[in-house]
Amino acid sequence: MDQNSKYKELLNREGIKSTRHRNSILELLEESKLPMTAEQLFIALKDKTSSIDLSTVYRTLDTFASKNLVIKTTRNDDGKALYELNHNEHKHHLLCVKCHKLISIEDCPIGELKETLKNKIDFDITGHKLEIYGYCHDCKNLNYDSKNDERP
Amino acid sequence: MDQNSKYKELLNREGIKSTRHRNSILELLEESKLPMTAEQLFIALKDKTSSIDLSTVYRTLDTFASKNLVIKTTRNDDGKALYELNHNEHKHHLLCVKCHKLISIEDCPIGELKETLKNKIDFDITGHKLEIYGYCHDCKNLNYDSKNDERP
DNA sequence: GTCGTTGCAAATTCTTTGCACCTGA
DNA sequence: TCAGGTGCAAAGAATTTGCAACGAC
Repeated sequence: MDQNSKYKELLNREGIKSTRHRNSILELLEESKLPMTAEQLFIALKDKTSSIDLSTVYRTLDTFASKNLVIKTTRNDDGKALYELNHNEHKHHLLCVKCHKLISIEDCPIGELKETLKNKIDFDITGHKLEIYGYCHDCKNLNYDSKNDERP
Repeated sequence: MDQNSKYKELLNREGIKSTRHRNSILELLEESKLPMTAEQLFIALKDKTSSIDLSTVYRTLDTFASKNLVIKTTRNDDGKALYELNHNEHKHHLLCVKCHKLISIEDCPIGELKETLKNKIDFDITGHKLEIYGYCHDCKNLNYDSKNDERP
């Protein structure tokens, strides 16, 4: 019960029990820093000591999402849901379409738009999601061989 | 074969036949202006004269997406794919978290960010996806009873 | 001991596919 | 005519659910 204490307080604060699986899932998500699918988590967990059922992974992620501990998203097309830890900092990512590197940025261009929309069409922004695709420093200078690049 | 001619040229240009269903689907997507699920299209088409199979809707949309006539996306959580006509204009949407209305906007705040990122971290933006959540005109003045609202 | 959590299996939902028949060019 | 499009039924993939056993407090 070494690691358990690490997330126990967090979980209790949300009114849910601290369990082996819940702790492991939080730990994995924290390590990964990037959004993961339920299946990725499932596989990573099977490799560890624990043996876990896929439905438990889904249930746990659902619970976490409802408590806002994780954020559920879906990237284009593939149809699989992604889950990432909800650090409450506001952040956007750049995704390199060539090497698939993910880069965090501080910039957020929504601020001005917020005012514009409020005045123009009376819409109150409460949140947003922005993903940016392109070529990172390392890849932009390689030949642009876009044949196998993912389409944003 | 009144309407057929309307999209025939477009379809032929992409090397695919103009058929009753294909024309209807293009027409519906054009009318709707907003992304639709395969099922929404299916229901709308059944109500019309035609009788169509859901698998045909999916196949048609797939074909269109591969020709870049439509764009396939997935909104948060619900897990259903959305399809919208690919006018090559750039557009974003506002999603009201209360009534789930979807509003198109012309504004796009990425322009300036593009330069900033290029200079700051040498990243070449090629595309992006932006979704904005909030309260629309009709809902913002109702009580903010956020209990049952979908969380962005 | 109690109530929430989990495993297991089965159900559901969304989407894809195989194949025979139909249709547009 | 004939390759390509469509309906139907069945398969597949991702996710959810019912229920009995288990585990945290």
